[in-house]
Amino acid sequence: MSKTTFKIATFNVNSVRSRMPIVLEWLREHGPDALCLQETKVEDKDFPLGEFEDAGFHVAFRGQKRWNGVAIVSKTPLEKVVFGFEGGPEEEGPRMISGVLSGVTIVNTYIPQGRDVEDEQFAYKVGWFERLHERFEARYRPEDLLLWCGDLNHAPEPEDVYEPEKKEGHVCFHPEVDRVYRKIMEWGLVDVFRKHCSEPKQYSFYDYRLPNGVKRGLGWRIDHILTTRPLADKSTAAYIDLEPRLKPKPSDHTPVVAEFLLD
DNA sequence: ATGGTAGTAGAACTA
Repeated sequence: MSKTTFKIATFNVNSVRSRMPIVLEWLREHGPDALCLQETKVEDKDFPLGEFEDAGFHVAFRGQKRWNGVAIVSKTPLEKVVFGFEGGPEEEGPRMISGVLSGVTIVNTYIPQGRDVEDEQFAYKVGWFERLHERFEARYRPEDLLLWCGDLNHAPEPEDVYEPEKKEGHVCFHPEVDRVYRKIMEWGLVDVFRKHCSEPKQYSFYDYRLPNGVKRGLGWRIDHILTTRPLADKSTAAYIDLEPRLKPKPSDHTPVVAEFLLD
């Protein structure tokens, strides 16, 4: 039986409408099976669906004004689409979309940044990771072909942050978050990017406020592609594509990509 | 040094 390639990427676009030139060019050049977006920052009625369809893609999306918003762009329609947590607070913003493509369950998340350790948003962030762990325990099995990706707003290792000794305790490099992150990983996930690339200073986010951040290496690896072991065994490549971050009018994040050979 | 920029807004918040 012949195998098929499956290419997927995660990209926090920081407003999908502002990023359409970069996103459409990236889709044309890479032709992924799926592109998971975060921070689309647009209500569903204003989502630029037609431009994606003209480029030959389907999109499942949910958003709101100003903040949050997630989408999965795909060559074939996303199956079994679910948004958010069941029974989550009514006022909770759209931060998660899941579905199935080519037999692979995809969970795309935009995890709360946390603002400040003293802010209630930080407890909300830790609780968000906890709820995600409960969801994995309840709905999925480590034996499934499952991929969790998105802006996790968490750097797992010192080599995933510039000047880690100074950033220790930052909401995106914090032991309390790391504890829950590891609990989810121990459920049965592999960092597919790290399976293929052990180099330090591989960053997916560069703050707008630090001039020439890419050139100076002032970034964070907080966008991730994590998969169950059976899917990780099928991965053939993973990398961070810095090109979109270096273009005019970039997002502050850049795509993380993984490729698989499926049965 | 606790700043800096960008997005959505149409002032101030979020990241």
